[in-house]
Amino acid sequence: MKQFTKHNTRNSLRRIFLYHGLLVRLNSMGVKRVYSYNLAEGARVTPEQVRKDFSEYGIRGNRRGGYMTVLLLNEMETLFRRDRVTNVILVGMGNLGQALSKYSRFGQRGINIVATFDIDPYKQKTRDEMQVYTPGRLQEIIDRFHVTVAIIAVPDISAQEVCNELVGMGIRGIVNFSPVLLRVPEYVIVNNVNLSDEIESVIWSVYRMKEQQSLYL
Amino acid sequence: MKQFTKHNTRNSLRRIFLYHGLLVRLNSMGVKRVYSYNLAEGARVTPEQVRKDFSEYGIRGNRRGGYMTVLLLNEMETLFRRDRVTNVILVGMGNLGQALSKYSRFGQRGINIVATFDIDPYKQKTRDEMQVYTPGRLQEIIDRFHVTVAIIAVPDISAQEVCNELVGMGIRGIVNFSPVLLRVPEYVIVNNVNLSDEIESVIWSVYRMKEQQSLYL
DNA sequence: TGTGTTTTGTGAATTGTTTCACATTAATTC
DNA sequence: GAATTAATGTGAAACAATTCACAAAACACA
Repeated sequence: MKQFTKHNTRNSLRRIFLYHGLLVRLNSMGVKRVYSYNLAEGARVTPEQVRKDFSEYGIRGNRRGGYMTVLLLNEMETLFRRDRVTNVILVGMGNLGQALSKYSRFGQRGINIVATFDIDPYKQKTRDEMQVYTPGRLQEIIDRFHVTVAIIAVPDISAQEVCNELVGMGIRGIVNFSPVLLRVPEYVIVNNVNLSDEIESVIWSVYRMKEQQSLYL
Repeated sequence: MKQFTKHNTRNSLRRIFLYHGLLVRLNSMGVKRVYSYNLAEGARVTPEQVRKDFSEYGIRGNRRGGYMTVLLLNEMETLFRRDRVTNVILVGMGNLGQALSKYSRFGQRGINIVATFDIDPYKQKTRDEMQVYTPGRLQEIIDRFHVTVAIIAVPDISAQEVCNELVGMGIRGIVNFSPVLLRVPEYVIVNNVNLSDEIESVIWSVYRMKEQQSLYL
């Protein structure tokens, strides 16, 4: 089995997902061979970057011949286990949680939200398509569906508490939509997504760019 | 006016938002003075990193005295214009768009979604709290509310088209929730948020960690 | 007022990431 | 089948971000 380097994993993984998306589109358009510069163009990076990224994940092409689209796609799908569906649970059925529970793109990516949880019995009742469980049934569902990854979309105040529970029940990976940084054991992986930050950083960059430009008027 | 360096802007800005959040909490807990190591602890970085970040944005403390919580908070809020509310529009009222339009945290951060748009008249009718407009009224709203930042939450297929329209109407910053990389003029800032990627990267990291661990059994 | 202590601010060193440069290989052409 | 061309793969170089190390400043206390 290939040993991966520790370095650069985050950025290159992001880009690899991007390349995969491009590849799917190119393949569906009937493109048989792709070259590093095709993917580079689509992903807005340099061709060297594409090849370095592939190299990091042990993906190899043919000198002069580029990459066979289908083979490359297969290789990536095996690498990222797109053949398998991964069961995920979602805790917190507020606005965001509800939207995520219905988000159709997850299915295409092998992400299957098997159950959702909320302490509020009202939310447990009224949500249409998907069953919303009480937190009391977390352990049962986690065990039954071999769940190792959870999405946390609860209010800040309860995020750490929910996190602790989940980790105690065997969860090893968390996507955290609350703005608090969770404390977890070192064997648990956390990915923080802060929607306010994402928007505010654009707002601020725009303001800043305007200021810069007004200097030259 | 301070000239900012081009480098390191993205990461440090993320961290600065984090520090701000911590600061708000510390302040509300009555903490009068904070030191770089307090913020470092909360943000899971080194104290040097905190000071370097502050230094990059021209924020200065007192040697030995740390930072006065209130003053630091004020300084950051002025810097990031938290005194002002920024009007933002949201295009695409599918599941995610609807969730974003109701997301209460934006208000606390000076992000005001003034209007939402969708081509689907059904969505225009049924959405309760917020008026959903036809794209035909984009220009009018953008002008009326001096909007420069937009959130795109439309299906992939129409993302680029919507983007082009928005840019033509004066939008200078875009938060893009679709998985396509948008082509924009160099004066437009785009921030891509791909929820599937965020979840899949955790799934994959968990798989990988498990494999690593099983090597030592 | 002086001495010791604590914390900031920042050049220098280190570490990490991307780009460059080019040897290597495979396809194509003559 | 030799020569030419066009791609990959990857060390080396350049660039960027983080951490180290320590001087400078400010407070505490005698």
